[in-house]
Amino acid sequence: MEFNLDNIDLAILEKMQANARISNADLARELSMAPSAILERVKKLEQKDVIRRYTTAINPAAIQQKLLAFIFLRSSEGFTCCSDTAAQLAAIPEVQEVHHIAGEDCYLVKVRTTDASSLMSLMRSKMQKIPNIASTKTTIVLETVKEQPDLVIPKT
Amino acid sequence: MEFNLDNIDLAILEKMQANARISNADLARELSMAPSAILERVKKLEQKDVIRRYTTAINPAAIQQKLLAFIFLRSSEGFTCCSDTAAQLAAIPEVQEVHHIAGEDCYLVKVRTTDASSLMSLMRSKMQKIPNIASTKTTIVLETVKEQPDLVIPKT
DNA sequence: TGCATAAGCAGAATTTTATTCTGTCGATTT
DNA sequence: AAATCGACAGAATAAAATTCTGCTTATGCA
Repeated sequence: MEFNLDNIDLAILEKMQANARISNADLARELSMAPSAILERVKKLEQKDVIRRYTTAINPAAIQQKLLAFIFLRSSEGFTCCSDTAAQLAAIPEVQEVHHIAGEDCYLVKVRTTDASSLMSLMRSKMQKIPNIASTKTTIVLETVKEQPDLVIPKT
Repeated sequence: MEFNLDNIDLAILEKMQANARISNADLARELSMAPSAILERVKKLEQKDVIRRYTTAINPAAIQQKLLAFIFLRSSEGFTCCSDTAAQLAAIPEVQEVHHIAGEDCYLVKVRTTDASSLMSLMRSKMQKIPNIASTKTTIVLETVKEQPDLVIPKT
């Protein structure tokens, strides 16, 4: 289950985090190693689930996703046992993140929609229909100052 | 400034969002087009800032980032004009996102640290030293159910 | 301690890609 | 109608990915 990352692994992660499409050859050059050795490591990192996926950050405005909001949900599931409220939220495409947070059955949900009205209709048509949702509190983002999917790579 | 995306562009975005390291040749095959044509489009998407960056999603636990928290900050900048509070927050490596939200000078900040104590010391050492920060309210994430940097690609 | 095994790497060979260039076709402009 | 532009295919070339072989050094184990 565990997996120890050495400095070379960390350097690879750092460079790939900054640019997932860096060529293996470039990686090898920058780290002064053979491409075959780097490839071996990258594949191992993928296999060990250190690397989860490679993704492309798209400008939300370019695809009409101009509104970003965070929604706090309170679920009223008395004894409904661990309902799948979270799973139902996660199934909504516009929902980007679902976090279970401290506090009585609370979720923090990040949503992107075209505009305010589409958020409203989304909430009415999908979110409110999920059982056990007692209350919601929505926070609209006016401006995003920083948005980095980057993690802090420990530099040993 | 504007840029119209046709169905081919959207298909490209969708596939690259799912896997930023897909080869241009594969893309071309899947869309039944010549690699040169696809390459042209991808470069244009990059240039037009539709594609922002290619990034690698790393398992946070693998690099000792086990704690995720959202912090609400209230800035008390009376007439300090638009201070650079946000910029100072953004400069902290552990801070992943900074959003300016509705409400009197409020920010929503997403932070990842090793554990609770490191979050505490981070707040004491860095965040509290930022001028004009009046109050903070921290929400600890117990479990992340969904975490997709994916945007909903409109399917015309 | 000493042998056996496995991990990590370099280097070369081979298969695929990326990239560039040229020319076609159709739509738009003038 | 001629000129121009955009989008694309196809071919040629440069570069990269991938695989394989062995070498070297840890690591394990008897």
